[in-house]
Amino acid sequence: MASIKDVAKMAGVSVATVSRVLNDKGYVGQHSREKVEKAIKELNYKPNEIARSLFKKHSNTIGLIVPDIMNPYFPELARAVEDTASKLGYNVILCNSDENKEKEQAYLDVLKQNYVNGIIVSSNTLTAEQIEALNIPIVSIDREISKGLPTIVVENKKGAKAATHFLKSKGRKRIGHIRGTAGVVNAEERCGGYREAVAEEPWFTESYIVNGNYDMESSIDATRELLGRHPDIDGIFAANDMMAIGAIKAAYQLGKKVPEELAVIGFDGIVLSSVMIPELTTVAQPIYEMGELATTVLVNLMEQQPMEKTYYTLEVELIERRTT
Amino acid sequence: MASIKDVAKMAGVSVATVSRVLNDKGYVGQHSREKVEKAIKELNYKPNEIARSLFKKHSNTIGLIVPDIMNPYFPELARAVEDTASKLGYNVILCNSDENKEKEQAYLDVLKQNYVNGIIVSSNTLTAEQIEALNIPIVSIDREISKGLPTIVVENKKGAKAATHFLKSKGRKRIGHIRGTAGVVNAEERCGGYREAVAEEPWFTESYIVNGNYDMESSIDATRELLGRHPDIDGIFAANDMMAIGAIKAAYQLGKKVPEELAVIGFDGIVLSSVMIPELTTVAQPIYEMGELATTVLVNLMEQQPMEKTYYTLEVELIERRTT
DNA sequence: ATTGGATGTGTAACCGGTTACCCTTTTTCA
DNA sequence: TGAAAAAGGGTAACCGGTTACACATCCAAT
Repeated sequence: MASIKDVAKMAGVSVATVSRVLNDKGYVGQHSREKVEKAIKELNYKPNEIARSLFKKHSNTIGLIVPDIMNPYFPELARAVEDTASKLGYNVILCNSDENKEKEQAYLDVLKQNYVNGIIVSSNTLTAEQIEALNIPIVSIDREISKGLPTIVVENKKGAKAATHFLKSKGRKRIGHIRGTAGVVNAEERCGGYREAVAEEPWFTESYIVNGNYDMESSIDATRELLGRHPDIDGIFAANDMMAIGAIKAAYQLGKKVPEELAVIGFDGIVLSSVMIPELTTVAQPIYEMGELATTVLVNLMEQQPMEKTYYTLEVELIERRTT
Repeated sequence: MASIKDVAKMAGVSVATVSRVLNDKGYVGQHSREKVEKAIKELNYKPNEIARSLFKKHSNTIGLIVPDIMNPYFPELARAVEDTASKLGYNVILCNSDENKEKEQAYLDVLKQNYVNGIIVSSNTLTAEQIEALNIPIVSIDREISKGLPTIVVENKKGAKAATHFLKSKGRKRIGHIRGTAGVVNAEERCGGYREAVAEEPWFTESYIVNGNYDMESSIDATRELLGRHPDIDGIFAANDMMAIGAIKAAYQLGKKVPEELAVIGFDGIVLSSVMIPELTTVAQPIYEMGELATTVLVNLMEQQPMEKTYYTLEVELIERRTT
């Protein structure tokens, strides 16, 4: 591969001049510029980003840490981040943390050692101190780590409340809730929204809430338990779409018709929800938009642009489909 | 951040010695080693990977180029690649090419400029010349680019044939095929397998094959057309799962019951196929395993390990579920 | 005519590691 | 006992860029 020295030699100038035309910075005479440009073309010269990074102390790369890219929420997010980053001239390093504290810290270290400019992270094990210690711009997405940190989340509580009210408006009399993973902030919030919506109902007791794990399997079991406890339940609000699917599977297993005997509404609006049969009614997050926003906020942070706002709570949209 | 010089100063040795203990290479006395290790711990020193990369001419990173991470086939692949790479000490840069020639070439250039050690790519627009010109280890996955290049694919033809035979064994008399994207090698192969399986059938004509685009929407239209042409079709082999889902949707729209009136079998075995309702019968690729294998092959290539084989054609598994 | 700012360009230090090379000391063994 | 080999460790060049600084030239304003 040709280096800047080769270009300089061919153009008959110094490396400094080549660097100047490369970066369009400093004074360069018309004549020199042309010679350099010609040499660059002739040698098909591409500057070495690693050498650049060493000097600049950052590598035009951003780290994306997600729990698991196989979780259907994240591919869309990853795509949005990569699209936006790419457009702005950054690469994306993908990291799967499995919500594991050690893995996360290890990735943070590796990313820092690789001089990433910034990090987008979806995590609930990370602490504000850990992040501040890193001293790299970070934006948190889908999950709030701390009020002070740049964050992109959605109206979890509001959406959950709307979902539950929607079930009521459809004439459902007994509505159960399958909670998300214990300890995850958005699971608390969604559960809170559900609670607010049913608080006044005479039939409501805590036993209408069961714990799921944000995945399908846990939800199948949870739903069977819930339906066993309360056979009169005719509506379920699941804290995410995968659990809503689990609920539907459980209903089928128990011989209950969806939506006739049991209406189900999910949360997230993953692609799967519109693809499955029957199509799932859900409270959709603007996932792509969130990824986009997270990336632009992060890049602004990295480039030290002045910003009026770094904490965004986005609106959520209830999409009615076939399961309600 | 502490640098190697700080460590050297604190330990009272030269940077060369620090480097030697870091890399466990060359002679280092017990006494020096201990002093250096103590200094490293005390300063929480982590070597700067970028500086290392500059000298080594590679960055312990591999590029992963996929058409679109939102396509449900790829998250599992990406996960396998990242897991394996991470285990072996490499980072993964994620690139979405949208099957676009220019984007792909641009990414290849960027990756090269970033001194990636190797690249895993799923593409059918790339040519062998392009890849050889790059002069970086590459393994192709899911799609063959050239016989000579390291490649991980599956028995497309065999699987397709098995799928079609399976439909026959279930008593289906007229079996249609929804082809994958024109020009994609595996679409040709799967179509070839179908052809072989139905070649002897008296009813078979080319009109039992329709073109899809490996996505759900194209398949809905294609299926409606196919079923319009041949209302007697009672079995469909779709060249991938997303198209199989489209076929099922189309069947529902037309009032046909699946599987009673129309059996549907897909190909790929994406997570979605087991999650949807009804669960999809499919010819499953060992996606995770493919990603794993691709990564280990690539790493062996990068590390110049001797290898007996770099072209793998993996077995495929027919999983019977509810749609047949 | 003088001077000071703008323009143009090269030299060399620097980013933070690795390692070739050299020198000294210790060990091994004929 | 002496020479060769092994062990230990420092100096400085190098990877491929960027940029501070020095120096030269040119032009406009005084």
